Amino acid sequence: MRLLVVEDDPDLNRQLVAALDDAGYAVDTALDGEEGHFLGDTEPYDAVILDLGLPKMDGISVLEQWRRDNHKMPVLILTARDRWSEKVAGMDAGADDYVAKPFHMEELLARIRALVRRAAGHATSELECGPLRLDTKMARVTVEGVPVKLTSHEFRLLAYMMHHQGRVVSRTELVEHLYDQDFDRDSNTIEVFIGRLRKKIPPELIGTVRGLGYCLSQDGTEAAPK
Amino acid sequence: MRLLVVEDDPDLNRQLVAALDDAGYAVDTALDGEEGHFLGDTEPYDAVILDLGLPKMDGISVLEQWRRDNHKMPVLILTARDRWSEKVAGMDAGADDYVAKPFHMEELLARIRALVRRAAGHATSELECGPLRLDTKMARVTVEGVPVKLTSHEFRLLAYMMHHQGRVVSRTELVEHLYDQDFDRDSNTIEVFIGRLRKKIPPELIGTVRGLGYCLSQDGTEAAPK
DNA sequence: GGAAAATTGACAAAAAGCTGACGGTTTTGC
DNA sequence: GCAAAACCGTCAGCTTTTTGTCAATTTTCC
Repeated sequence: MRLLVVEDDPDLNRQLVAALDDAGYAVDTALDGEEGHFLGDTEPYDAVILDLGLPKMDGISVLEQWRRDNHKMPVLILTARDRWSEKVAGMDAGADDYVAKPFHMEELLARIRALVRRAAGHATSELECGPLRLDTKMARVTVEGVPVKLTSHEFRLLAYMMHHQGRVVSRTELVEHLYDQDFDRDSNTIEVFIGRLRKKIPPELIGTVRGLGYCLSQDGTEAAPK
Repeated sequence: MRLLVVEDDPDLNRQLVAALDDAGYAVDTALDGEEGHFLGDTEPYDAVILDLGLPKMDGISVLEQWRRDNHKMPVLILTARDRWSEKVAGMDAGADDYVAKPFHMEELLARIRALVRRAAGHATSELECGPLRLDTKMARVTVEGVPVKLTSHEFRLLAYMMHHQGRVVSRTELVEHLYDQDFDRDSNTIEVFIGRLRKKIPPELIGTVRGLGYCLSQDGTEAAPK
């Protein structure tokens, strides 16, 4: 799970990142509205924690902008306890939940869990592609009914490809979804993992589209025009 | 098994918590409707005991809200003996069972057991997995008919795994279900208990799914490579 | 044929899991 | 009421598995 924290107070920011990190999330962070907006606009997060009072661009605008651009990730806003109207404005702008400052970290974590869980609830848990079946919920993959053993990265990679089967998925896109921000962008890790995957499932399912990326599809049918 | 008790009468609340605790459940508790609703919304409980007359937000509303948010945990409501209509409203709102006050603690415990069992999709109080049998009611475990002595934590851990056999159960999930809210999330207690369990029952029953958790299944068939 | 892109096997570092031991508590037995 | 036994959570060291990098090799496209 990958989260974004947009909070200008350095202390609080650090605290949040530390706590979420401990809780096992991959966390990116921004210190002002512009940067926050940019990240939320470009990176795929599973949830965002957004302070409302921010330099450069206030939280409400950031959120409105995201929603206008059709980003649907769950957003939890942080407001001062006495700013009732802000809270309302935030919810109107498309926030999914709010927490008033100051708050207990425990409560925030619980709400994040709920948010992520609720959002995940929409996704169906079984993906299929030819002889391949993948159950996201049970973390299980079978080929022709026989279970295949994958490591957790392999699993995540395959899950992502199955979510987007039939279209070409770029290496960059994969890196962005599998790792957090600062990951050595030019390494061949993805190639290596694709290779490992092809050893475990029928290799012809994963087509290579030279110069662009990979494409998962039933038959080796290279879906790829260009 | 982790339960939530929402009851505003402090005495009764305490009594309930004590009894359930003795019975081996991990119990969280709330004294009003709002708090109760929040906890039920955010934490994963195996069952909830919900009084209907509550301050801040009445029980029926709490329950309706949960069901609207698609929470499916079994809920047992407590009603006054003479409030027939409340009881009906409660069942309509999505309760799974009810107990009229005043009640015998024994009865409540039995109903909770039934509820938890039913929710897990098992008809009897006996769970089975290969040579393993576990009687939730008698708190007894046997392997090939010979009784095995487990400590209470070991028993609860095994019971949970048996309720969910065949699928991967994460360490987090185990912690959340076996302990109550404030428990050090990153400790290796679960690993230690798994280890202790494996010394008392055939070790191959409990498979490790690296990066994800553990999986209980009949044959060593790792059901699930991730 | 040659350059760029992709694949592969090997390897070392890091992560995840396992285990024995220990101290602090609680429970049990007498 | 006391001593012994059982239990629980933590820790540190160790083992196993996974992951990322690198370099060598193969494929693809002009």
